[in-house]
Amino acid sequence: MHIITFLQQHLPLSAEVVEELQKIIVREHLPKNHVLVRPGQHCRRLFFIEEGLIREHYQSLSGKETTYRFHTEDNFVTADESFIDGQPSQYYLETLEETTLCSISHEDFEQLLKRHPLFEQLHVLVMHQVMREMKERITALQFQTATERYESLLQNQPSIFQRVSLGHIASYLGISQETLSRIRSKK
Amino acid sequence: MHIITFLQQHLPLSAEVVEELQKIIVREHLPKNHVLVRPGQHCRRLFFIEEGLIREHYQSLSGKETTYRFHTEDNFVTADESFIDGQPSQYYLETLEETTLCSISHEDFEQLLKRHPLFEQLHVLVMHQVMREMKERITALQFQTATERYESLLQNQPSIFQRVSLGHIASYLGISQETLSRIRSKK
DNA sequence: TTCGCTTTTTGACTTTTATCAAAGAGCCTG
DNA sequence: CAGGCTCTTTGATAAAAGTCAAAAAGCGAA
Repeated sequence: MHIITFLQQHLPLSAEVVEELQKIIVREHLPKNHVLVRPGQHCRRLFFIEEGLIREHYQSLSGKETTYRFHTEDNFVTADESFIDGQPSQYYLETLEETTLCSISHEDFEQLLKRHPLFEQLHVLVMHQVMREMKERITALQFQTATERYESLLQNQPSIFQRVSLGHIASYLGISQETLSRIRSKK
Repeated sequence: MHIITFLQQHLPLSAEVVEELQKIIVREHLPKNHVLVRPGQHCRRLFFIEEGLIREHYQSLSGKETTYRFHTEDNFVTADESFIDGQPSQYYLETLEETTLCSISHEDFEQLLKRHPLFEQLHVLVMHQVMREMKERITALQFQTATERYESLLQNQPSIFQRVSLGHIASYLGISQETLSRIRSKK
C-alpha cells in the first residue's frame, strides 16, 4: 500500500497536506539482500514499507547473528536508536525481499508533527502498537518454551515461514536453527 | 520526588498550570504488598511513583508467577493495556515496599495533553525511553545467557537486589530461583 | 540436467537450566 | 528467645537446548 493511502486510512488529509507530503516523501525500490543501515551508521530517515520485508538484526562479538525482528509491508521502520536519539545505529536493517520504501527525513518528520497536530495522534498510536508488541515479546521470551514461541509465531504470522529462512526465524525465536528444525519435525 | 517537582525538571510550568495540576492529582500512600491492579480489572489512572517500588507480574495457568518488571520512584506506571486501550489488565501491579503515589485519571490526562501541548513532548519522551528499555530487554532475553543477564542487572540496577527477593528477580530474569542462586554462588 | 551453493535436517554429545525435595538461614512476632 | 513463617541454598536428577559435524534437500544458474 502506498504511504499516502495508508495515512488516509488513519487520518483525514486535506488536499494541501497530501501535496505537502508528496514533496517530502522519497520513494525507492531496493533489491533483495540490500543493507539499508549497518551498526555505527546514522539513520535520519523514517521508512514506510510499501512492499517487501526487512530484517532488523545485530551481530554479537563472536559473530553470531540474531534477528531482532521482521518488518513487513504497511509498517513504519527505522533504526530507532539513531532516528530518535541521534546515536549511531546498533542494528542492521536489511531487505530479505525486493522492497519498495517511502521515507521522510527526520527534519521533515518533526516539522510535520509541529505543523499538523493530527499526525501526532498517529505517531502516538503507532508507538502504542509497538509497545504492545514488545511487551508480548518480552513475556513470551521470559516464560514460554521454544516450542510455545514457535507455535505462537505460526499462529500469528504464518506467512513469515514462506518468506524467511528458518535460520533467521530461529534466531528471532531465540533458539538455534537445529532446535527449530527438531521442533518442526516433532509434528 | 513529588510529581510536580519532576514535571518542572522536564517542562517549564506556569503557576496556572501547576495550580491546574494540583486540582487533578490524587496522592496516596500504600502499604507493602498492596495489590493496586489485578488481571481482569480496568485501570483508568496513570500513576507516578513518588517513593517506593511496584512489581508488575502475571500468573500462568499453572499458577507460576512471572515478574514482567519493577517500577521504582520517579517513574510513571499504569496497567498499560488497560489505560491505553480500555481493555482489562492482564497483569498485577503490587507494591513491594511502602509506596507513595500520585495519579491522574485517564480523562484528565487526555485533557491535559489537549490543553497543553507541552505535555505531549514529555509524553513522547517517556514512551521513547520505555521503548529503549524494552528493546534492550528483548535482545537480552533473546541472546544472552542467564548469567549475562544477571550481571547486566547487577551493573545497571544494583539497588534492586537490596529491595526485592531473589525469587522475584529470578522470574524477572526468566530463570528459576534455584538457577539464580547457583549463579550467585559461583562468584 | 548438472554443478555448486545455500538451507535444512539428522545424529551424537555437551552444556545449561528446570524440577523436586530437603536443609539451612533469616526474620518477625508473641 | 522460641516457634513459625518465608526466603535462600544445596543436592540429585531430568529435561531442554546448544554445539559440532555431516548428510540431505532445495534451488538457481550455466
